[in-house]
Amino acid sequence: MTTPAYSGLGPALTYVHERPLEPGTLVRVPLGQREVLGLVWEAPGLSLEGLEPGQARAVLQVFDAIPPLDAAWRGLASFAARYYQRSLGEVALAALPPQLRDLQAEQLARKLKRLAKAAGSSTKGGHQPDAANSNAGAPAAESAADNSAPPELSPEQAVALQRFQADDRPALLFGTTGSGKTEVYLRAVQELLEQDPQAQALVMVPEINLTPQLEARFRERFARWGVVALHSGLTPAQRLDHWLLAHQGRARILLGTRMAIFASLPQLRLIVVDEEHDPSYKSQEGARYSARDLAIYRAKRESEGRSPGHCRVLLGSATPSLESWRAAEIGRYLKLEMPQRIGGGALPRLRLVNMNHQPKQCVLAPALLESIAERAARGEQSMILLNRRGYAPVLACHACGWKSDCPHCSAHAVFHKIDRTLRCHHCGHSARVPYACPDCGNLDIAPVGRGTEQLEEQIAGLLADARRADGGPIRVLRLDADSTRAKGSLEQQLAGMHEGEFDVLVGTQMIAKGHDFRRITLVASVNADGGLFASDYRAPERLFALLLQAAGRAGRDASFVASQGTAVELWVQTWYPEHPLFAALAQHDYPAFAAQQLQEREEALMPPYSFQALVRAEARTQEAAQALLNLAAQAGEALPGREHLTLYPAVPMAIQRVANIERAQMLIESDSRPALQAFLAAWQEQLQLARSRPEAKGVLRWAIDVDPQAI
DNA sequence: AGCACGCCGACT
DNA sequence: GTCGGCGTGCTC
Repeated sequence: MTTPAYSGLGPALTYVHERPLEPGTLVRVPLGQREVLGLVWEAPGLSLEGLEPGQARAVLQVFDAIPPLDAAWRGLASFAARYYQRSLGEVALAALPPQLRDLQAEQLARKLKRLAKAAGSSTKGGHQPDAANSNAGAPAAESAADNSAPPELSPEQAVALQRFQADDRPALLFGTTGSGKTEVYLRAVQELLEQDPQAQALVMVPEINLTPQLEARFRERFARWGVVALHSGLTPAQRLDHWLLAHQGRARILLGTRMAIFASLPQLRLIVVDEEHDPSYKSQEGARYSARDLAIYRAKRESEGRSPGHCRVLLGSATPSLESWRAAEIGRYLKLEMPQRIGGGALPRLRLVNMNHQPKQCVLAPALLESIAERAARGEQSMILLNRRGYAPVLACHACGWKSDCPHCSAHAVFHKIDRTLRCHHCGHSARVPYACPDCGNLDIAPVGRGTEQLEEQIAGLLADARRADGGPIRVLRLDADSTRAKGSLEQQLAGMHEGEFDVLVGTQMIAKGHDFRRITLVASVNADGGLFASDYRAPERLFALLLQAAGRAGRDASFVASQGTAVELWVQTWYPEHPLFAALAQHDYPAFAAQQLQEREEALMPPYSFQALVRAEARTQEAAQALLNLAAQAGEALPGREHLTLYPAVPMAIQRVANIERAQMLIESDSRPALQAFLAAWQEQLQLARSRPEAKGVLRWAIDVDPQAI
């Protein structure tokens, strides 16, 4: 009656126990030589058929100090397993906090007692479960402190909230950057929790970096309701505590990243997905689930057998995914619009820099550089986006054509000047920069292309004579995965930026999201052209979102902008200024961009007008990886749903070899989701069988990615 | 996933 | 002669 804590094995295993156990109960069971965590799945008293008498082993421990996982949660896990083609055991047990796996029943009981005591010892009447925080070493602000009065809603916000509450469909809140989407989330949560004293709300953000500020904002207003976070940055003990508080219904607000979609929330009535278009909601390993799509499913499932809008979903974005946008256009979702910025701030004006007309080899156009310097002189800040870490993406020898390739991957090793290393961003391999070309001995090996390190250095050089408002030299801050490796250093550097210590911020994607810098009046993107012509058909969509999101960092404080009398601007350097994407961007016209993209997708029968799955194989040789996929495809000719599918031939992945493993992929397309699902479910066996064919010798693993977000 | 069983190369 | 490589297969 139990599915144990492990993947690979599809159906549940059968164990015996002296009394019936409710489905959803956590147990410890023997498996082979080990003891593992299991979850009671089926109603007791079922199938011992097919098993020799005495073959079923006994349940060792029952975790009866906590309630069983409810039917809606189990429904979510089993749907996710089916839809994303993974075993139930893997999905269900990966969704539980890892520490639960190596806990004895009585250790858990002790932990629960401690949590209960921590809650009881805070303010009277407080179901304030902040034991979680004392755990992290930073005791929470006393729970009495729900004082700050919420700001008055703008008319747009009020209408959006009211329409949301009057409907029962999933809602897409299409709100410009700075239009105050977060305040709508806060108010939706507040009114729900006030009206239903049991209700719980789940609020998801795409990145872990964004949780601290969100948490601060919710805790400031709603500490009394128990606010906890769930993401991979927590210690195992914190993760378990927070999970338990949510599972017991004592934390009524759960904030988190995509993994939070699997949290146990017995009274869940609202799921907010902020920046719903963000690719981070799609998991890239294990079960490749989309937390946004599961949010839609979960809300529907939680509402079943209750009122239709019992559990609601609120998706928010300034640049929705085309999937969600279309759903809203055809009325499957409720579309809520907030086109105005709070405080009446203007959206940045687009300044396209035609690189064909700039001096040769120039990093930043002279006009852009000048604008940055002028702003610094007035005490304003600028932000420059370059999506490449390191000093230069590759080193090259001009005499013989040698390039700094990674020895283990089919990719260049990136030059990091700071520690004079060549580092592969795919496998982590790192080597010292050679003095001379390893092939021909030429001493003149030079960096090709630019990364954030070099941009930081060059800007400092180019602005050496410029002065900031206080007369001192211009200060440049670089933020990327390298400069923020140390824990807490991101927060610290962001604080410096907020306080105006720096004039120019240079960084990768990570600076484009979320942060509210009130003095930034200029945002520039230096190397965006990749997104215009990439082979991945979603690249323009991602580029548009990135540029608009980055633009949204500028001019957030309308009164600051007004007092400065500045033009808030988004500068984009491009070799293709006539590209239609920029016309829509200049107007901040997402609907026009989306309409154009959707039309292209419809004509080419691409998602959301068709459904895709991608099968990836890894092997010692490229031939074996492709053979596995192609052989399995041949073997799948007669499977159910096949007639509705197109299976493309296996091809090497864009980066064919990583850490000496060859990778190939096969795209499967269909106009019918059920047909695709039925085929994939049946096809798994063919893949398994193909593995033992001699042509597929050396295959290491394969994985199915349903609804891939990049191909 | 673990963890066993099982069959081929370099060490005490 | 044994230790140990990872290929294959099973777990109620």
